[in-house]
Amino acid sequence: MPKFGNLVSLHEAKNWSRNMSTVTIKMLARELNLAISTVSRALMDSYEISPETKQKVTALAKQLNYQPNHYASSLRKQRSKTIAVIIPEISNNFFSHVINGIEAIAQEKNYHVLIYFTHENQQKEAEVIQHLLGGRVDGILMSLAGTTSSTMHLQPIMEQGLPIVFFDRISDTLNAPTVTTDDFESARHATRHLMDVGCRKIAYLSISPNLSIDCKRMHGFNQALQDKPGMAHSMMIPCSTDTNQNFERICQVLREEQPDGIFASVEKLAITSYHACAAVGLSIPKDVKILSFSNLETASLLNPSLTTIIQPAFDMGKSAATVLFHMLEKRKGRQWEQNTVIKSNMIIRNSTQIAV
Amino acid sequence: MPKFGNLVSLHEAKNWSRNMSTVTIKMLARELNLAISTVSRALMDSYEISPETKQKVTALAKQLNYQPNHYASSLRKQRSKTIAVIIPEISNNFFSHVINGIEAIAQEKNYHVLIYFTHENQQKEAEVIQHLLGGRVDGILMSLAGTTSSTMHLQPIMEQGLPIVFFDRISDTLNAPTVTTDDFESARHATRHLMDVGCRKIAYLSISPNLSIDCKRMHGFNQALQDKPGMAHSMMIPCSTDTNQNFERICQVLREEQPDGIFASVEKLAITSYHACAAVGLSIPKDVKILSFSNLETASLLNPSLTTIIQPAFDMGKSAATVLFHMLEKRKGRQWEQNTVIKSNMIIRNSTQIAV
DNA sequence: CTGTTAGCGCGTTCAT
DNA sequence: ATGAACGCGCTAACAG
Repeated sequence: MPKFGNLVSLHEAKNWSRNMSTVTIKMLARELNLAISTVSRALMDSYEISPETKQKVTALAKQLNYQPNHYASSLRKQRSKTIAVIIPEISNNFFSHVINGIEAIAQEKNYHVLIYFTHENQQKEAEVIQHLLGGRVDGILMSLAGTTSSTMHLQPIMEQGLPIVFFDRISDTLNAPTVTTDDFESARHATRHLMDVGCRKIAYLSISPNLSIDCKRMHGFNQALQDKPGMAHSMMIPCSTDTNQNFERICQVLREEQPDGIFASVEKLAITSYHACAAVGLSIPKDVKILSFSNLETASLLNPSLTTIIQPAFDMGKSAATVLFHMLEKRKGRQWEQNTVIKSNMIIRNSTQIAV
Repeated sequence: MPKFGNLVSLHEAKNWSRNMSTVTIKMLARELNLAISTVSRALMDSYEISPETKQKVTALAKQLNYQPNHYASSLRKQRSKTIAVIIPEISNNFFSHVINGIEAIAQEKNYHVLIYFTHENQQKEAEVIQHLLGGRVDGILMSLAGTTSSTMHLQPIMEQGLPIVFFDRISDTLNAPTVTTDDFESARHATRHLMDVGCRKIAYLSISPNLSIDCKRMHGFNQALQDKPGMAHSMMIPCSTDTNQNFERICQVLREEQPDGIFASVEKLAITSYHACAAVGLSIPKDVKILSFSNLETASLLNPSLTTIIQPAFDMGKSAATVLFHMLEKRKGRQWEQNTVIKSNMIIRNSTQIAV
């Protein structure tokens, strides 16, 4: 597939002294007849270096386009100014926005971001964690994989004292800061809304019973039904990460059970439902009303077909990162704050603009 | 906003010898009465270490949960098994998929991925590049910022010989491998389609004349109009990265110029157009037909309102990464292949299923 | 104010 | 088959 040419451009040596090897403080020191440490301190603008020397050093550094070696510095200082973000997948629009939020804060703090996808696979999740244990990052931001039931593989992190913040898909058995939205309350609220607009037979599409968000949303869903007993029937439809399979399953349910409402636990299932309705020949929202958590962009496209609970994904990313940096900065020895829980405000949005 | 508790769990020392400090080969060596170098070699499965010693070393390493220090090893080996991805923004759905593709290949090659957003800002772009010059990554995958007109800030990379591959938003003045889709041909083809279904006055929404994709698409657009002279009028509407501003601009155009077709250079502008039509009271595709490059997911939601050219974003990510790794592996000294151009096949999709 | 020294943790020479 | 020693590039303690 790739087609290679072989034009190798031969640039002339321009600004550097000898060959094109990368320039180090050692070279600067030699060039200026200074000690290595002096150059180092000059570059970090230490108070104990004379203005003239600083001037000379920074001038030469700029001229030679000196760039500090991040690996050497991280090794020496034992901190890397780098955090890791571990998420199930990014094709899910929700996580795109979260990452955006995280990166915004990281950029502000001059931190770097390593990104890892688990593809909803616990095995992969464990591998990534294992690698990160080697001191590669100062902290971790994480959202659990859908198949993750046990949290054994996270124990080393807790024991080693590596700062970690969970967001969205959290673990209740782990004693670590978490950032989530109020899934229970907004699911309850939105389900009530579905009933208010006439739904009497609602199908709940579950993505995975191992996911905290799924459980809480289902819980809120059930609570809403119990709040008004006898008002509506419910059905639990177990789905998976296999979209094609979900599609078939949903079509089948639509035909055989004929629900007039669908509560999709995650956005992807809502979109699949959207297509399933079209395939079966049902019109939205006339025949079937679909409810889901989703982001603003997708919601705007689907509106008014869907009752959408908009997740403040960008803000959640920012919040999670903020908590993590708080831990990093306050860290003394091996202790830091735990049990931080931020419940972001929910924005609920649909054709009739309900608010929570 | 954050609410902190202070439960600090005190875990007992379990498997390690002394305190909970991270375990190094030095400790393993001391524990086993071996030289550091022996342990090092045993862990990398060197042929000159006896099976018994290897056995003992790996056993203890596993027991103490030893993890090599990535920074030390990178410093020593002068390569980091890490690549950087520099993109304008990720909220743009297109880049989400690209990253997914990149990460898939990186994971396969056991590489790590640092991610940087330029937020369409050339200044930021330059800063990131500058940092990366310090030997932090083995290679770079990059898509240029919309405001980037000059490529001066990329010169040091070329001079230093840091492997880099551009994708999607490339620079024509830079002598580096690129991966793009065939923007000219597919834009031409799709525009022809617009005319075939009856459009006679088409507005082209330009995102930035500095962007290669914008130019090529506009070029293809114009070519299609020239192919059938007198068939349709065209209008050039300059847009920006400010969505609100774009919205107003498009509404104004819709009212005053009343085009019956819109060619949006990027997905975001298509969505904005979609909303603008709704605001002005025009129905899609009856009154106005919108054409755009977009990803499958968004396209599926907007179908059949939009004539969509689906970009193989995931594949583009994979291709770009593949080319980069090719460079990394073949690298000897400071030379490698240049001018690699992969033109991914385009998939064109809309209500009437046209193919290119 | 500046220089000397001593590592950070790992891989690689050179000896044995 | 194993050990001793050195250095990747940088920071920090300790002199002077």
